[in-house]
Amino acid sequence: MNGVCNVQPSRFIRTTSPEHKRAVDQFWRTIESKGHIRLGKYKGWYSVVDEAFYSAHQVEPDPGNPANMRAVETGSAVEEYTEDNYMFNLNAMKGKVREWLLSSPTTVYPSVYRHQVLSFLDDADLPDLSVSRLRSSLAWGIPVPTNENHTIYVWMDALVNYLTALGYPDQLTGTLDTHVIGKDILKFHAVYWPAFLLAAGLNPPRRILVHGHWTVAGAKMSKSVGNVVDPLVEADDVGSDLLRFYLLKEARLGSDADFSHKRRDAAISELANNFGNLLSRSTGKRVNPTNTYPPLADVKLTQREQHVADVINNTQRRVQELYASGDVGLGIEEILHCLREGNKYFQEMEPWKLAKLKDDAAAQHRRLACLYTTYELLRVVSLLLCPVTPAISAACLDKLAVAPSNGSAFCQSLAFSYNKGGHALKPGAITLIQRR
RNA sequence: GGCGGCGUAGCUCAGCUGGUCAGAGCGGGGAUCUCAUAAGUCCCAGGUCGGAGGUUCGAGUCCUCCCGCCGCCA
Repeated sequence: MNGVCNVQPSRFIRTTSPEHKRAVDQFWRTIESKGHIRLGKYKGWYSVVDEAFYSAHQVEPDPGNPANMRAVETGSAVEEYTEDNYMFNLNAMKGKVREWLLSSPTTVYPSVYRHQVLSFLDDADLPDLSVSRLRSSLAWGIPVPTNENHTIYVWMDALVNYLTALGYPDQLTGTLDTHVIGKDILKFHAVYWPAFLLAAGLNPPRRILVHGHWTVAGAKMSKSVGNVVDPLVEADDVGSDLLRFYLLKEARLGSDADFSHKRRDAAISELANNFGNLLSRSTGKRVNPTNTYPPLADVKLTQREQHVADVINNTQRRVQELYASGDVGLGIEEILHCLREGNKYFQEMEPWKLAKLKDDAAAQHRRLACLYTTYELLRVVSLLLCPVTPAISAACLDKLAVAPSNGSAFCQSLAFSYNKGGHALKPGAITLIQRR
């Protein structure tokens, strides 16, 4: 999946790796030694028919026989079940977790989820959390370091991943910055995980970024319904760049998005028409016979060019903000707006007409200014789209014959006229994006 | 049952602390340039801003109630 979608994790941790086991082991010892975890009794309900455990509020008295209990969801008979479990005292950490949440308006972003978490913490009494299972019923996890008859419950084990990545329990190589999660695992990340960290004397993450889910025709995807969209098939169909573009453009934090091929293809065509086609029409032989990126020094910029420059600079500033806050879809809308301005400008300048006035020096100056300005716009847009459509961005920059800057120079390179031009474009016509 | 949120042009949605807020994009309809991937550009949506009251000189924008969705919790 990562390979097909062109995603390279800087570090991928398996929970079976020795480093991870060492981290979990130490994490548990720390919390337990500080008195946050104690051996207790887990009380619940078990249905033999459903082969499932239920908590107290998932069961109800059987109307036919009120002495017995049944599962609310399935109506199956359940029996009480108790097991020795290690329990984490969530109540004790409630105040500190709340303090962390309130320390910044974006600890949990967007605010819908922040409110959910805060209201959850408002409950007077939070139940203790069961953080282990008997080894006899759960043999494959990491054992409780201080009691080999117990296994650390999987999600606690899994959360410690984030610390393993920072080298825990050795000197940490950084801080927990942003956890990007789906809304289904909000409570684990925004309540339990910070509680564990604070219990261990560590800092919670700077921010938890929560996204919604994809639906199909308004319905959840599920195997039984058979409406599951396979990202591998999709990537094979339109390519990973355009799949990423569509998904990132349409998804909005705080709400679900609906997947459809119609919308997907519309999004792709929109990008092809406004971005790909702008590159083609501005690098064609008729408007740019010498196939060069005009030198800034030879170009006279008028108010019209200055307006485009302002659009470019505003766009890159806005997009940086929106990417940073996690609102990638809104950032992409800004980029599309910028491209529309570019097409509008190109249309107004009519460089194809100017090109025919070979003996008119003023016309040629205007044509070069138009090309330079359009290329700058395309260059900046390519850079801004790098995280979304890396291959397409690279192809556009390649055609414009400019190399992307790295490090701190990258942000500077997002400004209009950072590139001084005066070099040849890569020869040959280009179809950047195939429209659908 | 408790608490959040949502309900704005066919679709997806912007509209922060009340007075150019009645908008954007897409789709659809019309016109037009011809450089380009038949792409681009321009014009067209008269929508009771879910409903009813209230506060105000003035309310999608604040308050109350109601209707319809959805989320979290119980």
